[in-house]
Amino acid sequence: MPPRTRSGNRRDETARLDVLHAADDLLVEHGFGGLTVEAIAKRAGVAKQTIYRWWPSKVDILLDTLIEDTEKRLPIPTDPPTADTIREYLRAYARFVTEDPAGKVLLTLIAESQHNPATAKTFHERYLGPRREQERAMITAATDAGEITPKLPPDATLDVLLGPIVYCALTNSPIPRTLANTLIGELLGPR
Amino acid sequence: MPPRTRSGNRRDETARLDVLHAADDLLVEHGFGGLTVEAIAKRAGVAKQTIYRWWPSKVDILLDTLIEDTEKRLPIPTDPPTADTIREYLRAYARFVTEDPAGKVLLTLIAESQHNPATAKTFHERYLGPRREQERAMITAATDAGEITPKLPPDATLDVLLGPIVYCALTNSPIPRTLANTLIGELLGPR
Amino acid sequence: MPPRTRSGNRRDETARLDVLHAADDLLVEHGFGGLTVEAIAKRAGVAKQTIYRWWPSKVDILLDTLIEDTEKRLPIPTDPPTADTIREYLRAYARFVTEDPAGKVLLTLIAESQHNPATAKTFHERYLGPRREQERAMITAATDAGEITPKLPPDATLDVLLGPIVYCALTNSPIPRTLANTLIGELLGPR
Amino acid sequence: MPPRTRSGNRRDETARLDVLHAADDLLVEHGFGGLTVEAIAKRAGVAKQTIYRWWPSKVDILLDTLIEDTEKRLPIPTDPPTADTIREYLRAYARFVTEDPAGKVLLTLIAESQHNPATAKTFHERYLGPRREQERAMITAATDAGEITPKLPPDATLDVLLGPIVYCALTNSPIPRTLANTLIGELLGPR
DNA sequence: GCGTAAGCGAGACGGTACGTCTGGTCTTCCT
DNA sequence: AGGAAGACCAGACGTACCGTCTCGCTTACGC
Repeated sequence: MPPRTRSGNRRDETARLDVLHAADDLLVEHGFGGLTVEAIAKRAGVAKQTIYRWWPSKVDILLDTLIEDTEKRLPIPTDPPTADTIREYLRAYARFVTEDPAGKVLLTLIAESQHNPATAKTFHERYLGPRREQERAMITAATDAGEITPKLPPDATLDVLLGPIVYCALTNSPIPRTLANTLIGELLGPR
Repeated sequence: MPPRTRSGNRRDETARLDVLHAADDLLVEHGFGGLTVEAIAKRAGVAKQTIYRWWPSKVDILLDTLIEDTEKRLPIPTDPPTADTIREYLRAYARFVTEDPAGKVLLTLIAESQHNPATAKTFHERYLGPRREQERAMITAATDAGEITPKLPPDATLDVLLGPIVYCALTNSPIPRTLANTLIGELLGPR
Repeated sequence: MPPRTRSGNRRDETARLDVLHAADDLLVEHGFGGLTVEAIAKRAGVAKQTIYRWWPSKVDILLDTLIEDTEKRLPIPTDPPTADTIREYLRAYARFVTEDPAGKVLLTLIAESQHNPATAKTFHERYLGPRREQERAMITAATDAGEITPKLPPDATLDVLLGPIVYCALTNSPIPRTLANTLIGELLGPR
Repeated sequence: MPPRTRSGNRRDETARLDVLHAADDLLVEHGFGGLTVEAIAKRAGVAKQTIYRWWPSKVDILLDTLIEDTEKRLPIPTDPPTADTIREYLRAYARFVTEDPAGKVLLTLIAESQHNPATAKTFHERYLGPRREQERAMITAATDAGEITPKLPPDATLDVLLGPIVYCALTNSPIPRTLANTLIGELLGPR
């Protein structure tokens, strides 16, 4: 790797990206156990101090990558929402969580939140909360437009739609193929 | 604590229980971060070697406590299963996972499974698998008896019923009160 | 290096010696700058924690080696002291300080004492003080026996005899060959 | 401190002096450990970069102050040298080394020379060497004038006269009051 | 009834990673 | 040129646990 150009007294964007990518790569390649600050620093070609200067802990690094990657690879549909766009979102969600490296980051952060209340808090504030807000908007918009008639309030609806997907991903079981269809049919259905 | 009576060349059951309880207590009091073998040994008044002699790692300790506690506090209903017994099971499951210390152990092991494939494997083989078997039996028995007519195959049904509960517990959100009722009504319902 | 035999729950004498020798070697080979706890640990094949368990700091390691090595390689003469035995001691002192690795340790500790009052204190209490006591005994014994008639009180005599040797060693100048003879002749002389 | 007048594109003499004094003060107040380039810069009201621009390292700063201060406060006697002027020089030397802040700098540089060969080299070339030259001239002039008849060659004489003083200062022992007199009497004496 | 075998508390050991700190270099901006 | 500020790499610091090992003891079993 060529020595990166020094940025003087401004934050070095290259270093920031190198760290995010190194964290991502290490997580995928060596699991959370291999994700040490020491290893990230070495892989990114960065001093440990540079990491600690900008991130309180390694989960904050993961959070940053997750936020950026989710926006890119699992966008909330922008079309006027219908049962169909929601179905498509669920399918994308399932793919994200099982196949995308960023999905692995999501599962890791859910996991780490169980071990560490501070992680749980930040994870909520910076990821789960904002994300849920957008998803809720999607549900209520579809409801208001008469596209769907959910059997449960919006948040409960989302828990029921996403919960099984996440649960399957966490327990490493395949996500049943008919799951999205059935849930949408029975829980958002006309009657 | 009085020095426990030495058991000679037989495994010391008291030591075993002390370790399990120490692990449980430490998890509740100081979280997974405070759950170190060193701390368990000190709290249980046991040598580290005694722990390593009987458990490959600290998650195996948790697994042992979880198995014993789940059998005691979240038994599979033995009555001939109906929509009602299943509903009651879901409610008990929700309470277990949000209020019982053993529920915290369950969430912790789900979490740790994300970080460690070996943990994931053992967790499946010794807990999730056997448990799922019994739950599946419950579902198929109810189906065969004509008590319920699930919209999905048995495993998918269980994922849909339990997934949202676990997901809410993991993300620390309240479990919607109408959730069990609605899911049972719409997904196991007569039509 | 073959793995050293573990000593169980007793302090491992081999490890202790390995640390002392590693420190000595590193000082000679790479100077005080290369003498880090990290390097000592690596060279001795010992964990850092083992070093911190037994020595408050790296200068205490040096102090231990110095004490043991001085006793071995620069013993206080045991014969009834005369002008001749004192002369021989001075010569041995000069060799020790210029040629022996342990002499380098001595110079290093004198140096480090300038930088660090705590070092100065320990160095005095554990090395300079006891050593001076024995040397003073040597001088007074010789005086009492009528073998020498010093022009100065015992401690001043020792400062005058040893000071130039140490000073030359510190400033890296050769120790004048006639120095010991002349000093003994003029300052301990008969008249 | 009033902002110093900027000197444009010439080296700022005020800044230079501020650095020297700051280094001196810090050494006396906080010891060598507290003498960091960072601290010097802050105390002198100077940018770190300015220091690194002009001095390779902090010992070079000390060397500069030592040279200037020694010339001022421990001048080589200019009168035709006699036993008396030499005695007076020794007394001044003893005071310098035990009481003068610059004496502390001298001891510090002797110490640092043990840790760092590069320091030792510069220290010799810029301080010890030139100084010794002048002192040697003093001795030989006195000898040639018949004022003294040293028992040892000039350099050895100086080692014997100054060595004990430096040694006492380094080991923090009092310098015996009769030392200078006795040494001069016995070693530079008429017989 | 005594030797053997195993379990036990204790704690030292070689390691890994932690999060903190300092040192010296570099860059930008302003005076 | 020089001040101020601060990011950066490098790597040592002392700490916490890891999992392994040996010690010295105690008990239970079987010859």
